[in-house]
Amino acid sequence: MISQGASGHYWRRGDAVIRSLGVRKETGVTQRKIETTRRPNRPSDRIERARVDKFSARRIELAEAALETLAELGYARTSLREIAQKSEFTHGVLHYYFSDKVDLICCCVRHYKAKCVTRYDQITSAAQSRDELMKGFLEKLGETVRDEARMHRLWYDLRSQSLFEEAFRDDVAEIDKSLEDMVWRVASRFASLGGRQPVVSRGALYALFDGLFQRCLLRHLSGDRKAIADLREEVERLLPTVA
Amino acid sequence: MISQGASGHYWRRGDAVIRSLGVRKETGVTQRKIETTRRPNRPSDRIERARVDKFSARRIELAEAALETLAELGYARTSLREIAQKSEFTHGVLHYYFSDKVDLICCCVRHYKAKCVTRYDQITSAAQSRDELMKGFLEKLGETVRDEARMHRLWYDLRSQSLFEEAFRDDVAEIDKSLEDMVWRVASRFASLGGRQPVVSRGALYALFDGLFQRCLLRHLSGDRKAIADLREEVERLLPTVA
DNA sequence: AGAATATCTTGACGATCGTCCAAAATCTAT
DNA sequence: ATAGATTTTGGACGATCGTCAAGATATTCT
Repeated sequence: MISQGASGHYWRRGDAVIRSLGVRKETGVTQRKIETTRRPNRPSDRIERARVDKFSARRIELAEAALETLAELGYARTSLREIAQKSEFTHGVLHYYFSDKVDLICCCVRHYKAKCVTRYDQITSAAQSRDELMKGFLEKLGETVRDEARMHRLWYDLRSQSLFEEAFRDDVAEIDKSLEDMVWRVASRFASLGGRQPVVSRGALYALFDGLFQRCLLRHLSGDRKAIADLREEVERLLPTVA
Repeated sequence: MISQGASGHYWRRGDAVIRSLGVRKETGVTQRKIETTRRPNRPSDRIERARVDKFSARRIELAEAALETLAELGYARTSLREIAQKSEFTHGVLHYYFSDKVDLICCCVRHYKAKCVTRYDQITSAAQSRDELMKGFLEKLGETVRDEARMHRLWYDLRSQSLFEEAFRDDVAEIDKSLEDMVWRVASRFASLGGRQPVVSRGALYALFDGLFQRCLLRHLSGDRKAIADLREEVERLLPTVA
């Protein structure tokens, strides 16, 4: 058990919390108060787990509200009070579930990942021909820019933040890797449907598509109506030359 | 003449200031007090110009201090007082030369551009063979990541900010265009030295190299010793296939 | 030199930030 | 129902933010 600072309470790390620890040092890891006298052992295990689940479920709920706020305002202008206002709780509760702001945002980043990474997998596996895959990919690409621009600008924002804030780097790198894998799956599938293999590396492939996507996003948010069409055109020309 | 708010003074837009106006609406454009009774005309022109020059020279001086701070802390954590501390002035002077924080940072972004854009031109024009150009390009690329990582992470930070802050978009888009042109010049030169032409569009070429650079930067800042070597290797493999 | 202007310092302002805590409210187990 | 644990509230704290303006200082012009 860990006694924390001025407070005389005892603390424990929940399962979900340990996962959220990441690279951070001794600075406040989210912890929960428990009774100082521990129950012997077994029968409390189930109830114990339920409590942890409930705890991390609320963490995720709050993280979603935070994501909403972050996507709207960007990292630089997002405050804890603003986040709480988007949730159904008050600002104080955030420090009950998160040790500090960095902990919260790390949780956001991690949660965000799950929503992103499998985005194109359905299309990839369903397609039976290069044309079909191309069509589905282009369609989904445009749809993503059109409907989820706010969330994606947040991703680029957070990735940039990781260039300054060490605490974000591991999570960001992991997401980056996942996205790279996703792009690679699409390209590999596209290649194999033509009996080929991609002609560039995973890294280069991801760099290319990520760069194009990022540019399209900026143009789209700036009100450029042709941004999406140009992206589709570019990808349609490019994909067959690399896979 | 424009009378501003509660203050009874009159204001005028200096030359350098008009340039800095950009896209912003009626929100404070940097302006200078002048005597309310205007001098007739000619002989004061030279002195007038000198004053404007001195004014914008100081703006640039302060913008450089701001860039230093931004590169160190990132946009989200950079305050005006911190910027002033990096300069030889106190924080109040910033509102003498800039109408507000956004105005200052826009000025920074614009000033930053000039330092970036011609970076590879010397190498490009000097090289007499593909090998020579490749060698120089790779060398400069690695040198940039190694020596100017802080400034470049700022660029990615500010570009991300422009996804949220409309005021930055025009300047960011302009810089992006300049960088695209720069990459294109390198690739075109490389191609022509082999009697060819680039086989991909400007946009795709920039997306590719920008994506690779960004990734390398993140890895490098995370302490990955192989980041630069991997970038060089990737570029060395890629450039001949696209130009 | 003295007056006028330009530049800079200094301290204050209200707002808002992240954090913390005591108490209220809610839930759980007996 | 009651006690104890958990969860939530809401206000307070010190710090720091961008902005502003009055006055001190430096510069320029006559």
